Amino acid sequence: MYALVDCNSFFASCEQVFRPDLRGQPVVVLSNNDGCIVARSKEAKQLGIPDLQPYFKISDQLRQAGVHVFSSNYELYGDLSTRVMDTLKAFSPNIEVYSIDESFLDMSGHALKTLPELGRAMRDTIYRHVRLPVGVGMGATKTLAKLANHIAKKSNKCHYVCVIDRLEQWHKVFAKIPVHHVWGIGSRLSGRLADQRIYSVLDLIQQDPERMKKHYSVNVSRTITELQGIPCYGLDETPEPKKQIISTRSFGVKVFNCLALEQSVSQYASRACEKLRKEQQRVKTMMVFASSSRFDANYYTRSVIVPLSMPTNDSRVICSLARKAVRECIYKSGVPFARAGVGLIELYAESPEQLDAFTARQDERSQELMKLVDHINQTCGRVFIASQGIDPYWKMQRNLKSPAYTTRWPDLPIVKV
DNA sequence: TCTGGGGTCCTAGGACCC
DNA sequence: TCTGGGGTCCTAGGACCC
Repeated sequence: MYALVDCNSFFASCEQVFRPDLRGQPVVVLSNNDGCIVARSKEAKQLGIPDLQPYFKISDQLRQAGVHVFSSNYELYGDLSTRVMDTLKAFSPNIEVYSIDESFLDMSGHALKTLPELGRAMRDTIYRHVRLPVGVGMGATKTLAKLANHIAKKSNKCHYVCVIDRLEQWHKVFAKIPVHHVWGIGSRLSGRLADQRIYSVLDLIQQDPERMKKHYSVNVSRTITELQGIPCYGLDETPEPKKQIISTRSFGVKVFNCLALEQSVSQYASRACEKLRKEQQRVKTMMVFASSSRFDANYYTRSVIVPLSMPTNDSRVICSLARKAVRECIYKSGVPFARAGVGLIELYAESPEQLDAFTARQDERSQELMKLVDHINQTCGRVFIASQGIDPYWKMQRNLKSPAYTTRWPDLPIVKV
């Protein structure tokens, strides 16, 4: 059996952890640059506030309804996520952290009838340790555990814990769940499935995987097999190294100036390099891109592939090539740039180092320097490349951000007795 | 005025090989 | 009148996830 444990309205719940006055209140969290609504507390959902709605379109409505609005605060969410996952590790040695707010656990070894109780214990312990509410779903496959989690949150009878054991007993429930709630079935597929009169989970579970493989894809056939209780996916406990690293942001204001655009890609390149070194990888091919707003009538977008002469993770090399790409291939006078980014798209592990007779290697001094820079930035200060600029005017808006309660000394909450 | 930021995998088709 | 067959690698585009 697998368990899928998932935090309820994760970002919104995080905002309530150090603001108990907001529990039971409508709370929403915005995406970067205060763009769209990406999380809503239960009370906000009940007010009918839609997900992924642009904030500017409904900010008046939110104010009138007394909704508490927050910019995204990833320092806080990341730290609380780690605490939730650490708590979960006590319940199973085999755990796959699947996203910032959910994990799969291997529950084999526990008697079937003890599972509901175990689920409730997970939920209670996490709330006691971190003050975050979770839902727990269990099933014989990951897809069934996901489905059980969905039922756990929707059904009043479940109280946020649901175990799918004997499949036949669930057919009545499955008949009522639209097929797009199944993990792996998105909007396109559910549209195509509807053409074949497959609307509910029950409709899907009754299909023949082999036949569906021909009509759709191997993934759809695997999803059906998993729904039928036969596992196709195992637990990924040790995450594979990343295949690409992308860093991109929208600007707080439109950028018309080439130097500012260069500063921005310099910053994104630098951030991407930090991630790259943390992953102990090097990059051989990079992509640099920038564009005006997607909603512009004259949408302008450019991207350039930049091959590097040798695999490297030296921020100085990457930043300078990224800026050159902006200057020579991307910037165009008069274009109101709304976003830019850097993608590191062909990565190699630092070790074992793969060399050929004609490729130079990153020298020792460069590696030492990067190590030192990372160390300083992790412990006591901030070293950066001058071309990133200082406090740039185009940086993203986050006007409604809460304090980094758990990760910055000045933001530490004070308890008055 | 204002519309997020990451990722992965699969498939089809073309180029090329023997 | 009349197509060989089997394979790999790469890329673009599509679909999915959170």
